[in-house]
Amino acid sequence: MKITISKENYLKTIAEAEAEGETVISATLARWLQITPPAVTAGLHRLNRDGLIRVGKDGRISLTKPGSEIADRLLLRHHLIERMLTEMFGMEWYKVHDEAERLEHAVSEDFERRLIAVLGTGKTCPHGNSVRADTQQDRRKRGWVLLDEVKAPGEFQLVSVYERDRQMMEFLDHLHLCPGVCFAWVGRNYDETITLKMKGLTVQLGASVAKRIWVTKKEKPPHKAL
Amino acid sequence: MKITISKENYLKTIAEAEAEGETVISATLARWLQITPPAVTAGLHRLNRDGLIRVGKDGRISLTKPGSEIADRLLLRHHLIERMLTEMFGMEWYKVHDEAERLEHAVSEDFERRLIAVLGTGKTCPHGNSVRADTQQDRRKRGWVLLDEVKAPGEFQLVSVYERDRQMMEFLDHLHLCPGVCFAWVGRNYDETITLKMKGLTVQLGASVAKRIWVTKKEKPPHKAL
DNA sequence: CCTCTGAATTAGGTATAGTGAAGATCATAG
DNA sequence: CTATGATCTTCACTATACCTAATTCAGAGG
Repeated sequence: MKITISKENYLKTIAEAEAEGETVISATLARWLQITPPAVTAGLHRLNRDGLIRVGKDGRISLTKPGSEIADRLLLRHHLIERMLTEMFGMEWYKVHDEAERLEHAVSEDFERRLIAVLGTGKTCPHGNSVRADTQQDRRKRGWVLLDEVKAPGEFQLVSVYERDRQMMEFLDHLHLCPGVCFAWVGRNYDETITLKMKGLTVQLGASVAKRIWVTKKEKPPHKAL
Repeated sequence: MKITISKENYLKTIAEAEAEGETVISATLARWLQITPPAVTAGLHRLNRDGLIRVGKDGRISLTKPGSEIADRLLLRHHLIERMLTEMFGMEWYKVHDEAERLEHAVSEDFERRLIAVLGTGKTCPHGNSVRADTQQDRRKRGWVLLDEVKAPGEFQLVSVYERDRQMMEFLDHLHLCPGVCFAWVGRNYDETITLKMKGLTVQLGASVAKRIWVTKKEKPPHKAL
């Protein structure tokens, strides 16, 4: 049995799609991995043969113990590499995902240990996610909501962004909407956009993007800070 | 035309073997890359088709401009990754080569620039080599000699070790013979070994290893330092 | 009941990247 | 002048990992 970069990507994507609340079937993987359905069928055969996944009678795909160990390791390394790139090299937050996507496959156990020793495992990655890929539930338990779900005006902080869409992240960065930033939710407009007010500028944000941004309510607007 | 990790490894190995003073023919690459001759034949065909190498009538292989650009880029990234691993993460000098060997293929232009910004390009890698893969000539010009060539007793400093043999490096490390260390060359023995004296211990070193170690003569033994 | 859709597979094809076995070429040592 | 060894290639094969085109299959709607 030989593990390859391709197989690693299947396993990681299964874990990620599951955490994101998607039904993990062949078609889901084809979409996430940007390959055709026949390629997925063949790929899943190889993974199944190697005992890394299970395929239910209904077509649902799940990871076996060895499979999810590999996936977890990759998610951890991805997280650590992203943090290394921002915290130690000052790379822009919207660039690190793509870079980590390649580097994660080349990180040894040894390097992983040293990354943890230097960076720790406490902080979140530059997109606001913690070490373990958070499920939707995990986030809700923390009191986070999708920006798209906000109903009443108030002060909010942007806590996490869907990190698999480079173009969206660059778009947000241009609007100064990066993880950590605070803003006021003003209202929802007729064209499905949302109006946000940040210091110095007002932004109309489309619904497709608002569905991919997690925010948390700020109890007190920090107006006393002076 | 698509560049792959395998192709990158061919190109880098051609550049390295050339710098090491080897005649770069198909058999050399089979030995360096640890693959069979037929695999090399096929690989060279692909590289030739892509305009990355030239094959002379005598079988000598050389890099074209695009080919050597890729090779140089890999050598630079290899060097930078090695230095990152030792200087920023404290990884042992004999481990970093293998790690860099995988990571170098996943480093982007952007990350490369940031590595240079943080580490600079002045220092040598943990095995004592500079950014550009030094040729034997480059080293001799600097006044370096192979430990195996030393004829007269004196104080020497270990300046560079052949970095593609992990086992040898670990062996040397056990003897406290790591790059930078100073020692006295005592003499050459009947069994082709060389006797070295370092503070606290005397070592008999075999010829095969001595041929892979570069040293430089210390003009004055540093006995005044106190 | 039949059709349309989405999901999955089969069939057939490509490129990469390796293997082992066997043969061709060629210089040189005996 | 032959024999040997090194070098290189061709051939046949394997596995991974993708593709397109066509087919199967199940469930939902008319």
